[in-house]
Amino acid sequence: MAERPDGAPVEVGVGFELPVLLFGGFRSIIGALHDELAEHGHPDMSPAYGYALQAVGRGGSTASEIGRRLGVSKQAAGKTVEKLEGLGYVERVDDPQDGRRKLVRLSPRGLDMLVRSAEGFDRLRAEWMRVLGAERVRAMEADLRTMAAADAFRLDMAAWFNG
Amino acid sequence: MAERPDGAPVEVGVGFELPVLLFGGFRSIIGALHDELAEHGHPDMSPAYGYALQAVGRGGSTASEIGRRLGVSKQAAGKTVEKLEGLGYVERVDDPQDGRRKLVRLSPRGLDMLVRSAEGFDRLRAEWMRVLGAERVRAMEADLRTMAAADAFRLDMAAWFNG
DNA sequence: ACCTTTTCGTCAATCACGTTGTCGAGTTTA
DNA sequence: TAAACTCGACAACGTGATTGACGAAAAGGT
Repeated sequence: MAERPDGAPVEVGVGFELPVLLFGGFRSIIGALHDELAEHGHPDMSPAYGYALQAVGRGGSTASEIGRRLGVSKQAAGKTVEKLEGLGYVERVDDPQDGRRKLVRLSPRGLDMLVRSAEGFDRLRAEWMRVLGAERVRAMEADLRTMAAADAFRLDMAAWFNG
Repeated sequence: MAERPDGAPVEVGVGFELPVLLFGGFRSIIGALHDELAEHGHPDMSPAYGYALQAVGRGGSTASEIGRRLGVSKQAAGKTVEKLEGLGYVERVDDPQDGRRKLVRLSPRGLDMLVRSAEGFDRLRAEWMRVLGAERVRAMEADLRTMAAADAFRLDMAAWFNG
């Protein structure tokens, strides 16, 4: 096998598999979660809407702030909030502290979605630990924390992908 | 810590980090690759176009086939091919064997992009191995191969995300 | 050989979702 | 108090997807 000056092995032609596997793992988890959500009262939830609801957060937020988190304009965020409101996941109320703002809050349905998601993620991680062993999963998480750039954890996935 | 009947540990409330980390790793690699590509003659390449070019493949393809691989309609694939043609990454020729088809082939520029991508992925994986150790990277890949559903490796990322 | 079905690529209308620019209302700051 | 900023809305527009329809070419069945 080829080697770099520092002795690290360089396997040629297989590097493309790593990102494919990382995204495959991500997609499997998100896909399984959404299958589960669809079976429990949330059939119209997509990964894109899931990200948006995460951007709203349990404490609520405003359209402008959601736009910043999602990497889109406040106008686009406002339209997304309208959709989520139409689907019953959020509700908007006037901010008594600030006459300009309208607070976007999770509705009971939206909160149910977030709670079910958290439970589902825990369940899926436990399943990975059952199959691979707890240490292997923790090692994977630790290694990814080491290698992933800090700015890779933003919620602006759709905006990022299309460049 | 909580336990499942089979003794596997269940850590509550941290499961959401696993998909975030997986996508973060993916995004870091793809981001670094595109930074590199931008510095070497491919500034207009986005992850979305990269996927499309991967769908074309070294052997060439047709618009309909590309559409199937990307999970979009043949009309949408045709427009994407037009864009890639305008950017100089592919060229279209009539199929002498089949009067209906127009073959989409990589141009020299497109091939250069694919070759640089493969080299870049190898380099990035070698960097991960230098930092984490070769065995840890191989373990991560093996574990992801075990857990990721076979149908998670499709190229229809954008279509999948928006549900 | 012939007719039917399928496939390929394109045209047109439409939709989903983002953008920029503008604006009035409300808040903050100099 | 006046100026500057922020919030959310409206309008116009661009991009990239959709469905539906079409002619041309290939493939299959009788």
